[in-house]
Amino acid sequence: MNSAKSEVSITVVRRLPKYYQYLKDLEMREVEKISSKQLADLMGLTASQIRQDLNFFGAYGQQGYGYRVTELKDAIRNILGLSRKYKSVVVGAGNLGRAISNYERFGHENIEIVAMFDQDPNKIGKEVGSIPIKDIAEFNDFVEKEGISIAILSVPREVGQKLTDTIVASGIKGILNLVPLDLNVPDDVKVENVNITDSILTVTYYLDDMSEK
Amino acid sequence: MNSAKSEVSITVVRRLPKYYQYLKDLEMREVEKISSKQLADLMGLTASQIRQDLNFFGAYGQQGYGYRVTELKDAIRNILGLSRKYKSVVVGAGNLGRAISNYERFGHENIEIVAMFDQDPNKIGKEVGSIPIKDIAEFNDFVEKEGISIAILSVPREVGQKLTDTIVASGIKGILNLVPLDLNVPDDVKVENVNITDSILTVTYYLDDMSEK
DNA sequence: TAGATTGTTAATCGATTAACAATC
DNA sequence: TAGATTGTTAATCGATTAACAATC
Repeated sequence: MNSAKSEVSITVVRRLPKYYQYLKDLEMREVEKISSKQLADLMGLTASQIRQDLNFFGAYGQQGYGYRVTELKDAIRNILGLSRKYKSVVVGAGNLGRAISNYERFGHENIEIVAMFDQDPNKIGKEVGSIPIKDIAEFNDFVEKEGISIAILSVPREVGQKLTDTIVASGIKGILNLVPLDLNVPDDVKVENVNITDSILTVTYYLDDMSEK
Repeated sequence: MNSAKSEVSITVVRRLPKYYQYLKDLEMREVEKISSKQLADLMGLTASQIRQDLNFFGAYGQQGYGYRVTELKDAIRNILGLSRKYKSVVVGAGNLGRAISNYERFGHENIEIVAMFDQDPNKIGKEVGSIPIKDIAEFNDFVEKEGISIAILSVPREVGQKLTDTIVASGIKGILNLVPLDLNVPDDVKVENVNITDSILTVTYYLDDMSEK
């Protein structure tokens, strides 16, 4: 775990949460060891690929034996940065923002949503679950005071870039973007896009293809 | 547009909705022509890549001129299968399912959400916007009668596979999966995963990396 | 020890980029 | 026509798969 991490390709990084999830499931089912072959079959990958992926970060297995599930899970947990806490806020208290707020911690004890922000006076002051909806005008102060490190963006497309600028100005370096829009941010800000609109079009693409055969 | 479509790599297919979105935006701004270079700069790709991508499907440009925005947009619209209608249902009327239902058509006039399904008697019979929540027990009949082609899955992780089996049994061939779980489906069913939980972990990965430098 | 499986290097495959002739 | 830009082939780069020596 050093800054060489940034040299690991995004392709590999995107597989890490999957490994983590499968290993958590295995641990819950009290599986103690697993070979790269077994894990590959489970996940739909190849054993080679798994061994290559893991070796970007270090050697976590034991020759002739395989991988200890809990040990490997904990290692990947650390690689994913989950050994420290992340306070996050949801920007945009619409339907999707409120749904995400109910996710609560995304199943990860170290990720916490502490507030939502909106500009609608009818929403400001209310709560979703136990998460308060605050005035976007107070965004900067709140981020600084609370040490927020992640913003989850769920506003209408039309104001997506504007609110992104607000988020960037606050010093936040990580954005989970749920708006179907590519955001402009400086190089030191990481944006991860979740584009439901794009995703449904890959479904229609394949459905249409099938109907033509 | 023939069954050779299925030979186009998933990497290219995933870029098609992006092209479509950018071309729609350009058309709205009344831009009439665009070169692969201009579009590449706009989208953060290379001109070569765009020309390669498009040539999987045909030659839509004009040498020495570029691409006519509306013409290319319409071509990609057809490639994405958006020239026919898709009726879809949301399975799971929780917060996320209700948020998606409010998306309405995903901005595409040919995609329609016609119903939601749940097993909670407190939800069945109610409406979200103008979309009725129906009893999951009626799923099969409804799908057949209404000619549903897409299911949007947003149920708790624990029952994700069970409901997937219900969906597959109904004959639906396209699933947009919002559950953080890999689904088992037959080869002829297309699943597109939107995994918000995995996505936030790629954010923590990069944030943690930055804090170590 | 023998068998199993990793860690790692080498080979292959696929995707991106570069180059340029065709042509509008 | 001359300039521009595509369509397409060839070169490069990166990711996946195969192979196998190391070793538990």
